[in-house]
Amino acid sequence: MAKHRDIPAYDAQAIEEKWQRIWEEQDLFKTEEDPSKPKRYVLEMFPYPSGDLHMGHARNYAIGDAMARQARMAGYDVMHPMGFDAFGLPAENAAIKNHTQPAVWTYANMDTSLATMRRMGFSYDYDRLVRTCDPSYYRWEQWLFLKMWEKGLVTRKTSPVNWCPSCKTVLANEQVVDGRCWRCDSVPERVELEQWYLKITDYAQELLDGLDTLTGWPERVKQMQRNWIGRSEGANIAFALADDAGEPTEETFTVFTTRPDTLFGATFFLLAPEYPGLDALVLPEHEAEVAEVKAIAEATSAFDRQATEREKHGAFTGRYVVNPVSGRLLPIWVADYVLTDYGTGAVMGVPSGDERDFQFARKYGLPIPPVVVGEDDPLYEELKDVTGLEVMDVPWESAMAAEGRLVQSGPFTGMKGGHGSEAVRAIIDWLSERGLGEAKVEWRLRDWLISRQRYWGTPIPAVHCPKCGIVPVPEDELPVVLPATLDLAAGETLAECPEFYETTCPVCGGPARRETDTMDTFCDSSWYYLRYLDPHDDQGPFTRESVGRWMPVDNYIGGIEHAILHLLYSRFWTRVMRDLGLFDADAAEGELSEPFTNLLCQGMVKDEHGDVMSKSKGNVVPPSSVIGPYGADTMRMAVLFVAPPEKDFNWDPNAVAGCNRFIKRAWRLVFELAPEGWLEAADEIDPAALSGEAAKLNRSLHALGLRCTRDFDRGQYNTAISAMMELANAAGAYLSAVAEGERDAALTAKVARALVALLAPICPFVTEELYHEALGFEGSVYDEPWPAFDEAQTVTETVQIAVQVLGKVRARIDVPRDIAEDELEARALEAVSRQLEGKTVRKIVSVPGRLVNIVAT
RNA sequence: GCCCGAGUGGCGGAAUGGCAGACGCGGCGGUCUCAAAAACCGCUGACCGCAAGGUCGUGUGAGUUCGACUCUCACCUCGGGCACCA
Repeated sequence: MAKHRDIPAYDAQAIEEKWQRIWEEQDLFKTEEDPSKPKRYVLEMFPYPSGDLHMGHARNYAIGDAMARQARMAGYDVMHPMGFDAFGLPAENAAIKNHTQPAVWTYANMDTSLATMRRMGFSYDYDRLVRTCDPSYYRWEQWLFLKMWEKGLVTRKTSPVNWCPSCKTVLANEQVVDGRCWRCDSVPERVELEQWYLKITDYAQELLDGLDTLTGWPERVKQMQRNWIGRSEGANIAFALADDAGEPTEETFTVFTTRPDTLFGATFFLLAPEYPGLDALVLPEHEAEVAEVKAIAEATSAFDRQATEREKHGAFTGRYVVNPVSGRLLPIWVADYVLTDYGTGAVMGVPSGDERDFQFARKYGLPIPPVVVGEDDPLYEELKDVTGLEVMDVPWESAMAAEGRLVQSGPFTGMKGGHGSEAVRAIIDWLSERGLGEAKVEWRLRDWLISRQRYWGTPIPAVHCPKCGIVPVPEDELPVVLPATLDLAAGETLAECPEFYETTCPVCGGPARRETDTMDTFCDSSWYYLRYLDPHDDQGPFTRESVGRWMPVDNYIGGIEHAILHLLYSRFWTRVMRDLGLFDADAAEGELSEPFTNLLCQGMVKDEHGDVMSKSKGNVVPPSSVIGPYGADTMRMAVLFVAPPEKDFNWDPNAVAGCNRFIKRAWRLVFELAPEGWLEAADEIDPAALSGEAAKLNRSLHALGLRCTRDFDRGQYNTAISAMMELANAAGAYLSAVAEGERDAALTAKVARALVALLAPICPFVTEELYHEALGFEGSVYDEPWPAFDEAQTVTETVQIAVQVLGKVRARIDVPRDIAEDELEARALEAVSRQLEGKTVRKIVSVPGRLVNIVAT
């Protein structure tokens, strides 16, 4: 018989401190490694340790932890590790400011962050903690670098690079955002330097194609990557330089174009100001003008390249090329809108087909013959049978948009033009047969510049030998360890540290200089998810067995700001490691190419007014401000409940208080629902024997339990929590409707147990306490199996049916669940008889258990 | 300019093509209290009506359908990505 019990006060601080301690003592979050269970790898993007964790981290990790905990309860063998992306510039800046070493600052911050993670109750396998600044980690990164080098994927190139004067290092293309340094907002300078590159362009096509297989990724992230990779299909076409008589010479210039169909419309020819050999080409009388354009180009490239409507500048060189299809002589101009590092640095000018060429032609008075004209354009009738170039100007305000038919285009006149059109194919074929051109694909993606002139990073394992050139550090000499004695505050760099750079050549044994550049920190984060699998292995970066068991990551959770950089680089490294033969080719699963199966980009946490939280604005709400007064459970629930995971939300202190209210309510409810000694009383429930309020509660239990489980499965934690709230409401309604002595103890206890289990992934502390103190169990709620719910027990004897007339609800009727259709229709007609007066029923649509729609006019 | 995503009460947000607004916040009213807090209960899209009830309502306009927040097309607004990439 149920006995009234005293309900202890909910003391979040005491409960959370207690269980944090016990979990640590029991090593509760250690990976099980039970091959009999299906695996699940849940991963959150590891933080850069810039201080303590902020609200964005709290949200990110609350999502991942709810996922990992629920998966474990649902019977999965769960991998859920954490680490730190510990190299990077802020540590150096802090070290300079505080006259200390970057390592000191970094390790202190990691300790602070770790304490907060434990305080938040995140179920990480802390034995697998990875810090990228530990030599035991970057040793294997150096090893991977050497393997890539062997494979020919590492190159050194001299080319114009972005040098950030404030960070005093070069940047990758990806790290120049809106023309500015991604980290400090300075405008980078373009300088010519020899640097280290990874040949990510070798994988451009594969990285693009792979996106189509990623059905578990948000569309916008895939789209961003597609844009970034930037594949363009077109042709390379050779234009021969004309001699003084206007006859083609042996010397040719190649252009890339995506619109070979407009070739007849090319009336001039453009070279980039930096085009190699340009100066030798220019006739003396044009040298001054050309020099002027070159000067303008040089000046603009240093400016913010943002400006949309940039004035175009050009100068005639005095020379001509021959249009390969029309034979027309095209003047060669130098123009500052032609890019050196895309295509060939030379472009054919088709003013009727390209907006930039159009503007250029108008500015300098060059002819604009129409060659692709829309069929609804008045010009089309006039020109549709014209094959030669007769009309040399257009009445248009801008270049013709893509679609249309070819005119004034010799044998191709009349064909459909546009991107990938029949005219494109026909002209490429024509050129190929004559050796004048070929189909070509261009990419926006550039090779990845990975060397940084900074101290706090993974040293590039190379040696510069005056005799042997640049040689790799032998594997058995790894790791190349960073010296700990640099005085950064005094401006010392690795390049000025003889004890680091003085070495001997591994090939000839003579004196040599060690490479003093370090690797981009994005290299560190490109493979850390693999190191978690074997973090203590000193024989290799990871083992094949672990990769076979755990990869790919099933759920990857992090911010949208990594949509291009980190996620593209990781996809690249995974493919490289695959091609290095570091993974087993599994016949069943296929070779590992994509590291992350499902990606969730969580939204930002903004302040109450919708502004981004930042130290400079002074509007940061630290997690401690919630944990202090309310506890970690409330903090976790608040970030999960207030919005769907992928949406931004504005911080709302009232919503946080509301979550705390629910936890307290659930606390009292579970004590009330589970009478003392309930375990003995917990018989199997016979649903058929339940009636009235008990039957109602039982139905709610199963219906809401199913909904909650489904929402966990699809990662909708906000609605999963709503379902728990509804279950609590249903339980509360039962308690107030049924007197204490008359309650069905087996049922209420079952509800209590379900509520505790459902809430456990979100609020681990309070549920653990309830599991022991209210329900009287011994083990951990984390080991409680996820409760099973039964669809059959959600059905009711009678159902409410909406009766619609012409799609508008006019009445609601209660009918037996298994009512015959004709009787249902009869009752529906009766219920809306008033609305049907004077009308004729044309049709009745019945949806069993839901509604009846009467079509009457 | 090209591409992607999103528009639902006072707010955050729910809704396999089938009763729009679940759940929560805020607000209003009540119970308890000397009082307040806490807690609990009720009401809360707009408009008309004493009421019964009715009309309107998911950015705008069309369409498909017995029925559209949901599907299709066009447009508007906001957010994001790429952008002198030929």
